[in-house]
Amino acid sequence: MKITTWNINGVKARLEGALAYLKEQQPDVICLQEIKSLDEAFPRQAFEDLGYNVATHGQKGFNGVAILSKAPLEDVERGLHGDDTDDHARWIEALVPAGNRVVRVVSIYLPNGNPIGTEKFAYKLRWMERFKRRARHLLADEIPLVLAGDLNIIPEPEDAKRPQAWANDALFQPESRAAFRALLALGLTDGVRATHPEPGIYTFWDYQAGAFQKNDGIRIDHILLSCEAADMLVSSGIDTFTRGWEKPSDHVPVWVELET
DNA sequence: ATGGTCGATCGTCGA
Repeated sequence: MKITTWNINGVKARLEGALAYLKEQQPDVICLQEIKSLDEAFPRQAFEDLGYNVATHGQKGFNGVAILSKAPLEDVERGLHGDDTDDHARWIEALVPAGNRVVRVVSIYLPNGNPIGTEKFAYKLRWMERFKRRARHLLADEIPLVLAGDLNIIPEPEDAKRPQAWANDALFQPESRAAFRALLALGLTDGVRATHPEPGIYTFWDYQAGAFQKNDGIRIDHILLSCEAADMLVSSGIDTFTRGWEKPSDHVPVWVELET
C-alpha cells in the first residue's frame, strides 16, 4: 500500500491540485496538513467522488489535518492527548485495513515554533513531548504504525541546502533536533531516509526569493515507521514535480510503499 | 538592512 503525506497549505486554494494529484498517483492513503478549514467546510464530496473515505480534524483559518483512504477508516481519534487546553487541530489517527492486516496511520502537523525564545517555541517542545508519549503508547499495541506529516524539523545539516541559514530557526534548533532523535530512539524509522541515504532531498521550498528555482529547500515532511511498519517498507519517494505546478503548495507530497 | 510570497480573510497573523 502507498501512504502519502502532503501539507497542502489550504484545501480551498489547493483543491484542484490535490484532486489532480490523487487521480494521477492513486495513493491508498493520503495524510493532509494545513487544510485551514472547518470540518463542515471541507470539500469532502470532491474526494469521495475519487473513491476516498475522509476523516478531518479542522479549525477555522489555520492548522487542520485529515486522513483520506480508499479503504474504510476505523477508530478515528482527533487531537493529541496530554493537554486539554490545547485547541490546535494538529493530530488525527485512524486504523486502515490493508490486505489481511491493519495499519495505524497518523496525520501530524507539528508546531512551527518560530520565533525561537518565545512561547511558540516552548509550545513546540511541549508538543513534541506529548508526541513522544503518544507514540510510545501506540507502539505498545504492536500494530504497524505510520506517523506521517509536516514535522517542522530539519533533522540533519544535509536536510537543508543552506543549513547555516536555518541556524536561528525553530526548525533547526538543537532542542528541536534532539526531540526528533528522541522519537527515533523509541524505535521509529525515518522511512524516506532509510531508503534514500543521499543528501539534498527536500520537501519544502519557501515561496519567497525564488527558493524552488534555486533548489533552496529543506526536508521537514517525514514518515516515521514502527518496527512492524518498517519491516513492510519497500520504497519511498518525494513528488517534487507538484512544486512546479500552477498555484503550488510550498510543500510537496512524500510517500512510502509498504508491502501488505 | 529590508523586503521578498502565500493563504485565510479583509488588517493582520501564521508560515
